[in-house]
Formats: sequence, structure tokens, C-alpha cells
Amino acid sequence: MRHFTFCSVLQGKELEQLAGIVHRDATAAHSFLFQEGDPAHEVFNILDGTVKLYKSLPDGRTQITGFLFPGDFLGLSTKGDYSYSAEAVTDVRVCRFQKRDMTVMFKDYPKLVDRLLTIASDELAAAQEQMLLLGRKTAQERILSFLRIMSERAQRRGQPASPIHLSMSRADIADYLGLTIETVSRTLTKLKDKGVLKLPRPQEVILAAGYDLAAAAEGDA
Amino acid sequence: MRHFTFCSVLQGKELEQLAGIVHRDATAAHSFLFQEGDPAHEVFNILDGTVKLYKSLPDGRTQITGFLFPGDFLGLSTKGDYSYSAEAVTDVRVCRFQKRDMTVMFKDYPKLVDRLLTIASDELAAAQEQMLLLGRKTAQERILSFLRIMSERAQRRGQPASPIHLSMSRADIADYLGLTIETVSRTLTKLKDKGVLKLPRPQEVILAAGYDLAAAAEGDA
DNA sequence: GCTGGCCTTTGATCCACATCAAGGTTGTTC
DNA sequence: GAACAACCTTGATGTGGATCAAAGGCCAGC
Repeated sequence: MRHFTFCSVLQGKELEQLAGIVHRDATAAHSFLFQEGDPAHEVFNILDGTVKLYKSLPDGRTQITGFLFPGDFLGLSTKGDYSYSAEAVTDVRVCRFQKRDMTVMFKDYPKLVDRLLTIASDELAAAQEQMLLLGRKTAQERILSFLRIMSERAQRRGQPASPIHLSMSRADIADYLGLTIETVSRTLTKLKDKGVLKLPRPQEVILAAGYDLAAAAEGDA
Repeated sequence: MRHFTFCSVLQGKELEQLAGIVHRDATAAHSFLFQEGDPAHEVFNILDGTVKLYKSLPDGRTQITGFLFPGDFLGLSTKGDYSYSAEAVTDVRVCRFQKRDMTVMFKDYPKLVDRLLTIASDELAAAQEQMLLLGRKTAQERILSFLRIMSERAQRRGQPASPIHLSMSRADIADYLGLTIETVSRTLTKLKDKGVLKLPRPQEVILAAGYDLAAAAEGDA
């Protein structure tokens, strides 16, 4: 469980208190939750859909730093202004808080603090793993690492390890892995030809049973 | 102030309590503070020297995820086992705590929690910036970004913006920037030839006055 | 069920950085 | 102060993935 059910740590009376400050909201695909530089006073929990977080350079080059799925938590890593943008990849439903309301709750519900520190710690570990990927892995290792991450996160949400449903475009995968669209496509085709996976449709990946994805993603071919 | 003086949030009585659980220690260059997979029950604050954090692949490829300097804090991002290794780049002095002792102190000193959340948030922002560097920047932009980071962190420790003293080897710089030693060396030479910087010795970089390092590091050449 | 647009795949070529290979520099030991 | 070792720089060549270019697929709207 990475971010799953931030809300679920709150029970009974806590939920009642929360009810006063939480607002549900829906956002269409390709619209922003917020953009880099916006004042950061909100915190989000994803209920449904996929969100991407990213940073860009002045000339448009973009690095996606993470994808968020139902249960994931968003907006922790900020004080002052957001240092990255958050955009809906699919239609998305969220619940949103004011950050100051949450700070107030720390006093009454110390579990919240533990939970936030755990979330921060997990995100940092994931970020370090991604730095290793971006700095040192080959295109094939990146794709396999990506499939592994997507499969494991689907499992945490109670879905099967395979088939993997990719809710984002090839362009988003490329911007997440530090590659181009063409390299993502070619590498997937190559893996298909090798029998590692099947691609019945661009967004559906079926992993070959018995293939050690974790080892292959680390170059232990 | 990124991590500076974690200890300094504790005053008077707090310091007395801390004194009972903090231990000072010295470590020689090239020795480990801990390695990936070690049980994580300690937390460190750097007093003097440089430390590198890194992750490696089975075949030895290595990605340095961060350098730590005096005042920086280490060991937050863990529960269970460390997910990365920490090695002294120079001779290092640290103060170390048992993590369980620190957890106990949360109750009495809530400032500690705020401080930890701030540290976590800053580290996450730095990690995202590094992902943008590793995924999308050219070799020259990476070197300039690195010099900028080193210069700004030196300034936060009360040192001048230039000259920049590089306490780590070219190999470490390469493993931090996702490049090879040769590319690091060549890129520095090229910047020297362009008049952007001077390299009186390999570990000393003098920036040309008036050069907009921040813009150049983002490709706004 | 045809048309247009968007996304993905495939193909041909290029290039930034890696790799392979010497030298140069600096500091250390005896 | 000679010899070695470790590190850094420079040079020659190679290559994985980028770029440039052109087809496919697939779905939406009419």
C-alpha cells in the first residue's frame, strides 16, 4: 500500500470532522489540477482515474515524475507554491482539502502525521528508484521497470498482475521514462516479438507467465 | 536552508534530553555509514564532510541520488531496511540517533514533526528536479545544473557562491548526473574554453561573474 | 459506412554521448 | 627525488536511442 486510502485512517468522529472540510470534485481528461507556480494551499486524494505529475523546461521538454491512481495522495510536497504541475490523464474524481484544515487536524489525530511521514518516505524511495532508471537503465530495462511498477500498483488496488491496462498515451510513457515515443513503441514491439508480452491493443499488455519481470528490469537478463 | 541544523530546533531542556540519546562519531573517507538492505534503525546528522547516497544495479551500474553536506539529515526515508547506501566521500563527522528514540520525542516536541515534514518535502522537490535533469537535460545542462546546486548549497552553509569546491571525484559527479567520467571532464573543459568558468585545479571551479547559471542550466542559452 | 484526426507503429538516417585507448598531472612513499 | 598509483584529461571510434519521415489503426462525427 503506497498511498492507499489516506482517508481511511480516519474513523467515526474523525470522519464527521473531515466531512466538514472535504470536497469532492470531478475533472475532465487533459485539464489541470494545478500548475507549477500556483499557490499550494490544497491537498488531493484520487478517487478515480489517472493523474500525471510533471516538470518542464522553458523549451517544452517535459519529465513526468509520477502517475497517480485511485487512493493516491497529492500535494504533500509543497509549501508556498507547487513545484510541479498535475494534469488529469483520464477523467478524474478527487476529494480536496485546504492544507490549513489538515494542519489543524494533526493535533487531534496524530495517526495522520505518521501516515504522512510514511507517504513521504515511500515517495522518496520511489523517486530514488526512478533516478536509477533515468540515469543508468537501457530503454528495454526502463520499459520493463515501467510495466513492473504498473503491474504492482494495479495489484495493490486489488487488480490482477496481468493483463496490465495502460491508461496513459505512449507520449506520457516516454516522458516518464526519459525516452521518445518511437523508442517506447519499438521497444514494446521488440518485447512482443521475443514473446515476453502480448499487445492485443496499445493500452493492454499481457505478460508472459513465468517471465521474471523484476530481474529483467534490473538487467539480470 | 534545506536540512540545516536539524538539531537547532531543539532548545534548552530539549537539548538535554537529546544529549542522552545522541552519539557523535567519525568515519573515514570511502567507508559506509550503511548499505542498501541494512536494517534501518539509525538516523544521522552530518557535522562535517561529504556523504553520497546511491543505488546500484546487479552489474554495478550506479546512480548517486544525492550528496550530503554539514547540516544535512539522513535516514528519514526508511522503514524496515535502507533502500540505498550511504558512503563517506571525505572524512566525515556525524551525530547519530536511534530512530525509536526520535519517535518518542515526537510527542514532546511537535516542532520536530514539522521540521521532518519540511525536510521530506524539500527532498522530494529536489528529487523531482533531478529526475528532470536525468530524463531530459543535455550533458552541458547537467553540468551547469550541478554547479548551480553545489554553489547554492555552499551559500546556504555561509560560503561564497564562487569559487566552488568540489569535494567529490569526477566518477562521483558522473554517477550523480547519469554521465561518464569522460563526458564530465570534456564538458567542463568546453565550458572553460568558452570562458564560462575557470578550473585552476580539478576540484576548484571559478564561475565567470555575470554568467546566468540558472538560465543556462535550463537550456535558456 | 465514409471521412478526418489522432495515436501508434515502422523505416531510414543522424548524432550526442559511450566506449576504448593513451597520455598527463598530482601527490605519496621510501 | 624517483617511482608508483590514482585521478583527470584528451583523442579516436562506436552505438543506442533521437530525429526525421511516412504509413497504418482506430474511433468519432456526420
